[in-house]
Amino acid sequence: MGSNRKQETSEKLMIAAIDLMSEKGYNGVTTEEIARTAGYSEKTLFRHFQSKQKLLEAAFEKYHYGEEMRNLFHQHLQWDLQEDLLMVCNTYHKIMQQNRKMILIAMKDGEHLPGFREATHKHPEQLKAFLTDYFEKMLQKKKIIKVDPEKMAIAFLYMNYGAALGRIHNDPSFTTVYLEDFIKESVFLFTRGLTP
Amino acid sequence: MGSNRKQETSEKLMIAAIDLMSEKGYNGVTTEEIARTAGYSEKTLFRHFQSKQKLLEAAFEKYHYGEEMRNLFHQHLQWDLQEDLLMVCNTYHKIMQQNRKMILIAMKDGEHLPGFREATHKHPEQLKAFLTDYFEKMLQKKKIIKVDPEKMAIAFLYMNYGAALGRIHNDPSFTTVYLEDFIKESVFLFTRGLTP
DNA sequence: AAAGGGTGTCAGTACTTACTGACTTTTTGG
DNA sequence: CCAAAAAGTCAGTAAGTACTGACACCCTTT
Repeated sequence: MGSNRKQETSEKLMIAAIDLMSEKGYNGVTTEEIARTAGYSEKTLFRHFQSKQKLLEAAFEKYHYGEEMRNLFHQHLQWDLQEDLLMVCNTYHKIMQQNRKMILIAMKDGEHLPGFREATHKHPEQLKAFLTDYFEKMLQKKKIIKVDPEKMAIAFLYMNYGAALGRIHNDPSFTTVYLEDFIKESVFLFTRGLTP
Repeated sequence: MGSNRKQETSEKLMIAAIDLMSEKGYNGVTTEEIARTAGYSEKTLFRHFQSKQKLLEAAFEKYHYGEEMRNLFHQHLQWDLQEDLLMVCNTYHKIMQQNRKMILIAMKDGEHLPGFREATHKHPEQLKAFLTDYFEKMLQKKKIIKVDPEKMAIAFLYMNYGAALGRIHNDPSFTTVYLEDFIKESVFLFTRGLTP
């Protein structure tokens, strides 16, 4: 398999690009530095990807896990507030953790990743719609008190979004408090706040 | 006052630097571009600040509002959960909004702003300690149920942190839902979830 | 009118960096 | 062992960019 080796090189280059760009940003890193980090010469980088921009785009295509967000929607809802919220939390944080370097790049250099700017808006929007719908149905089932479902969805998601970003940025809060404990406590709070 | 004009020029240059760097990052903008945006020649920029780096540092010193976080600690607590949480939210979001461009720069180019990296960890840590302390005292007063005060503080702050970042990034959620409404609803939820 | 502070212009330096071409060397599979 | 594929070397280009120096031009104040 001649193409096996070629692919391996490409992957190493893309991973080096992601690592370095997530730290220093697109403009903060040179093609030379990326290639050396991956263990190759700069020339090889340009032979595989024609430009720095295309390298990033290829890396994004290969190493972003946008689709997995959809899995969440297909998970089985138990219509038990605590259980369902826990499931949403766990799935969400797993995806955020997988994508953390990409998220950093997108925050630093959104302009260079048109696809990502879109994704960072689209996916949370879908998630918000999903949760809003869930709260509405729970309201119909009289399993939660009368609240604005959309605002509750936003509050819940932002809490997890904030926590995920904190973890990505190595917030010292997560050195003493573990994510799982945090999730349990916060879901408990939401459950108690919403249960009739 | 000859120095009045000088100061005015410096301010315009610093503001242009903040505007552009918050969009494109430190390395994404040139000194020429900054000067032109401010309405001056590149030479003037270097006459006022000796280097690009020093320009950013001066801008940071002048236009960051770190001290205001301390005001929060001196505000009068009413020992009424809902009222106090509302006060914390409002103060927090006000500060985050004032600092939004600085926050964007810090996220994109933390390496160029050693002072900010520190601030983005120190201030939230103080805030967390403040809120944890508050919850502990409310617990002693038997005004809230038995929960882990630290985790509650983290949950509350992350919710607001996430919301503040969403607003900074023009999250479409805030085109339909206003911040104030969101704050009210989320504080209501926390209050109901914590009140005995 | 004179002086001085602030700014513009312009040419130029020194350095970096994305990217190329020609050629050689190494690695791999048949 | 041979041929092709992949990687390295090296020299170089073109463009960008932070930053400087010399000089001229306002504008304000006295």
